[in-house]
Amino acid sequence: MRQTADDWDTSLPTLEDVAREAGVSTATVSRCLNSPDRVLEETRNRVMSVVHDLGYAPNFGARALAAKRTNTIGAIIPTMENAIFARGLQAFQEELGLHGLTLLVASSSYRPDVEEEQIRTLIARGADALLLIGHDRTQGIYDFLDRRGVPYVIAWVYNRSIPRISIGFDNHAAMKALTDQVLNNGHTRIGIITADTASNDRARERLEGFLAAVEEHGIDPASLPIHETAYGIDNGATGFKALMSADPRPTAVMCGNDVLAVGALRMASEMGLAVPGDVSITGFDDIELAQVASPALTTVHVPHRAMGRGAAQMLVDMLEGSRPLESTRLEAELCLRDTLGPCPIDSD
Amino acid sequence: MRQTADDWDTSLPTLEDVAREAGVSTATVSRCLNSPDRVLEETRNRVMSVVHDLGYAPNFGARALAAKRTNTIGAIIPTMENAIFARGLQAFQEELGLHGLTLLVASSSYRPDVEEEQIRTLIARGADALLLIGHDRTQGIYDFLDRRGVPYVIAWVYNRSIPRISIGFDNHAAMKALTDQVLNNGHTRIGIITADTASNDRARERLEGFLAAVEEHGIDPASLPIHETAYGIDNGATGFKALMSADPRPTAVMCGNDVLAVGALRMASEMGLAVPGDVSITGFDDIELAQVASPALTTVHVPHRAMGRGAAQMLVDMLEGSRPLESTRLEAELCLRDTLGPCPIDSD
DNA sequence: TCACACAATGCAAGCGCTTACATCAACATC
DNA sequence: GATGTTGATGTAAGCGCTTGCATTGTGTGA
Repeated sequence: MRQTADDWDTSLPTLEDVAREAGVSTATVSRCLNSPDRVLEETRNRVMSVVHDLGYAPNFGARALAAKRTNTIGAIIPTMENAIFARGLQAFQEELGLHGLTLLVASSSYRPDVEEEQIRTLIARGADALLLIGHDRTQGIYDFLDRRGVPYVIAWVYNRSIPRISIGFDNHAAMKALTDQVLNNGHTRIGIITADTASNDRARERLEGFLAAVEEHGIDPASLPIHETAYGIDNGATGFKALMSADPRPTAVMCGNDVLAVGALRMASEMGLAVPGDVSITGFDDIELAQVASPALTTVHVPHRAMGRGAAQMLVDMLEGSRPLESTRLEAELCLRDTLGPCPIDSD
Repeated sequence: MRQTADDWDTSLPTLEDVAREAGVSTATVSRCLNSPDRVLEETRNRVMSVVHDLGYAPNFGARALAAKRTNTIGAIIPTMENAIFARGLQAFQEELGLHGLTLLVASSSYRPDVEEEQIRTLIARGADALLLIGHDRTQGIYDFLDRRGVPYVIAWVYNRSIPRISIGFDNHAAMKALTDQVLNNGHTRIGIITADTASNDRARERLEGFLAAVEEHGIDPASLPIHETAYGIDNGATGFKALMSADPRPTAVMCGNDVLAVGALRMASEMGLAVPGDVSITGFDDIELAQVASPALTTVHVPHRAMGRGAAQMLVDMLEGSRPLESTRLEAELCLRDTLGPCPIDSD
């Protein structure tokens, strides 16, 4: 078809090749691809068949350069190893695909400096918009984003006091509701193992929800042991052991997420403590681990998929610049399973 | 600095802005960024400081267009929701980052047609190389990749009989080794729950490893029940129930992966069967679930991180075109925990 | 002193695409 | 029949960067 057979495999067909072959201008080919209705059907069919024959595919770089947009959405998540983000991302990607958008993922390993770099990298690579987890980051980054006019949505949190557009649930309220359950079971000596709160507003809000609930119940929050630790099953186990070394020891240990709770559960078993007979344990997130753990973990179910899907829709709307957007609040539901029980009678 | 303050926020600085400000040509700025040693140190310092002042960042599209490469590696995995791929990808990305490469991830939901489309999309978006899982895909795709000269490596499998460059472990051998363990425990009526084998060579090889082992042990493979199902805890549970409805029922159920095994474990508990007292269960992969399950799952530990890291290194080598590459074989190790026990005496 | 090698830098031609604008034909209107 | 309108298509100017080649300036050996 084009040129000799010799260099057939050397270079890829370009718009111009298609145009020449179809006997039209490059502009027409471009229009066939990008706004088909602006081209006569007959012409379009001819062009498209050449496109097909030649196996033509537009060059991404050239397109990005000329059109000043890439149809790429960037997402920076704390880690890929955590099922909660993975699930949300999956839904996010599926929804984006429906709109012809591609997802570019980076993970920050929960490190703010890495996250900042990732954001800049993604923008430099032409991401048209961004999905970010949580509000916690320097003002400098938000300024950067605003200056470049890059739309973004914050996911996994809903906090009415922060004006940025977000989609998520109220971590504070959810943890408070779960804590109320624990309190209603008669527990008063409650320990908590929380994820790092320094640059993680989800963790912080959960902790505050916990504190608010106990205080409302007339318990002095300062009297309760708080163990802060990094993410990981082993850290949950260690944290649990530390909390249980107090005397008198807690009758319930609440955890900032399911992974920590599973670690706690394992340690309880190693220490020969019955759950919930001797001690109650709760988690947060409702990942697969939670229902598989034994006994099945009492936790909070977070709408991961809905958040992912919703975030994608919001971003699409923002890019189309149609309706003015506001934050979306989703519900996180209590998931009462088997690790929460009444406070042991010989409690004191 | 540049232009009036009014449109300061409108357009981003370009190479030309930097060049003008630093009093050099665009070529020199470009060289400062790409091959610093070809520029006088003094000049370079001046240029870099302007780059910094202006907050200049190269435009990805333009760079890709001019340089004909993007420093992007694409990866298509079956699903993000499976911890095994997530972990491997994390390591893969970390290693790529060390070499200034960015990762573009897509997931195919285990669907060959989707995977093919994703591959084309990633290539169209300029991925310089690809990470693929398993060998199973149409020859057409391999031809496409070869024609475009796109380097790729196949991960999660090692199969000496296939010439494509890969990094992984021998699924067949690993499953055979695990099956030998089961056989050594005296089991002869062994059922297996396998993932879909149609377009998944990992699953198929595991199944074949199982069959090879039992046959070698003098058992007719055709006499053993095989249950094939999609991925998911619930499917594992259903499969287990189906297998256990046979009479006489199996004394051991081996599963193609940990997720299925965890489902089986749950169903065993629901059916009031003791594990491994009444029935032994095994998994494959050694994901977190496996050690958290109760009893802890006997499984095969797969070197996820090593595969990810190794795949990245291989791809880097291929892009640099340095050494000629060959496939890498990693070891998968048996992970004997608590769900495999001796065959019950009243077995027959 | 002159020719020459070589290092540092500049010049300018693209890379493949999009899109504002120009062109043209076909038709309707008065 | 002259004029205006409209829709389909072509023309060509970039988008921001890399890089082969040309130019300049410096140090070298004969």
